[in-house]
Amino acid sequence: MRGASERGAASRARIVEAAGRLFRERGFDAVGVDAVMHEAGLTHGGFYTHFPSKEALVAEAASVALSRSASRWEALSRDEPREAALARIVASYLDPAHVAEPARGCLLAALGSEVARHPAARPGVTAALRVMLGALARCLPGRRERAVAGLCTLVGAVVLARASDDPALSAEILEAARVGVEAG
Amino acid sequence: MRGASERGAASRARIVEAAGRLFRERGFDAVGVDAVMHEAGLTHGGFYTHFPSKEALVAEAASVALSRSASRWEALSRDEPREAALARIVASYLDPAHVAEPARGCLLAALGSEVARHPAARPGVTAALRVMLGALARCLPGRRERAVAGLCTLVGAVVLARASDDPALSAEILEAARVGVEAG
DNA sequence: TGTACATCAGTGAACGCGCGTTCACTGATGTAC
DNA sequence: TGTACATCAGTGAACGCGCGTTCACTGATGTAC
Repeated sequence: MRGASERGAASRARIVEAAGRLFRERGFDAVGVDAVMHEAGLTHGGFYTHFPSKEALVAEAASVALSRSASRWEALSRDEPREAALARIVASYLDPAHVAEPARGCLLAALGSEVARHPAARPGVTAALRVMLGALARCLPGRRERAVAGLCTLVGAVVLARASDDPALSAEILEAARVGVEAG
Repeated sequence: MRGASERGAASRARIVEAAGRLFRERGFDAVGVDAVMHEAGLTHGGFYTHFPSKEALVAEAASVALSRSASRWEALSRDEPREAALARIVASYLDPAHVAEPARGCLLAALGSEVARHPAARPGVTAALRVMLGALARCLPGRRERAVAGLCTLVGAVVLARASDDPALSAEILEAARVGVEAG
């Protein structure tokens, strides 16, 4: 029976990955179970073999997607000198490539305001958020308050840079945020 | 014929107000034309007398809702001494009451990440965003960069405070953001 | 080694429902004479 | 002043569609003997 369950686990992982990408790209509500399953190479009917509801997928996909970012930050904050780690985190977050590609970027920037409206997603997101704050705080020892404000600045900057339809304003926002976080 | 058009204009305004509230509370996609019209005291069929599509309403409601915030900031930045104006703006934005009531609060915090996915809404939101940045910059003369980073911090803080399901973490985020913006 | 059976991920048709949009109609208001 | 007509915001039934979810079934894989 192990063959089947291994295949099942692999499918489940593909569904969660596909959902993470599509949700960040189009929003939780604009992506149907059908689209997620198709992106995962399956048909929609099989969805309920893996999840009790779409809401359960929203919760898991959000948690997994954000944990991915959190792990990256944690690795950086451990493996590199503090200032270099902070600069790397900030530069990659405020990179125009990140702004342009929400599907592969931070879930807080892509779906931050939607998380509050999906109760099932909040515990997992909160847990990953704590890890990200911990990683940032490790780069700014003794200044956790700065780290917390810094994350707010990063998330807000990408949200606003994406909302603006003027590339010059978006660039100004990203640059101001970079200076603000690094000076802090 | 003026009676009819005046009544029409009043209805239209009520529709835009209702949409602004409902969208901020539940998200653009989760609120139907039906719900907006009912909230405005009308039936759904009449919607297309006022707007060519739901997307047009999304654009106008977003623009109007955010302009409301922008005007308030602008008035504060003009009528009060700089430091007091900044403190008032920051305190009201980071107020737990604002976090608890997205329907009456800043659209950037409530729908920031969704605006990027609604092209029609971006010009109006960008225009109001500029006004808000201008008001903040007036409170921080010669430090526009700080003002821009400050708005990022404010928006990010409310987004994260709403996403977190731990009240203590939400409170920490708001406090850190307050110190970060005012120290800046 | 070969055959019969059990398991279970995945299929695809079907369900009820609410969405955005359309449209023939109503009824209150203003205009013409 | 009174009557017939024109205007147009608003009504409510109807449309096609895609959603989340269910379910009888399939078919590949592993187990029992």
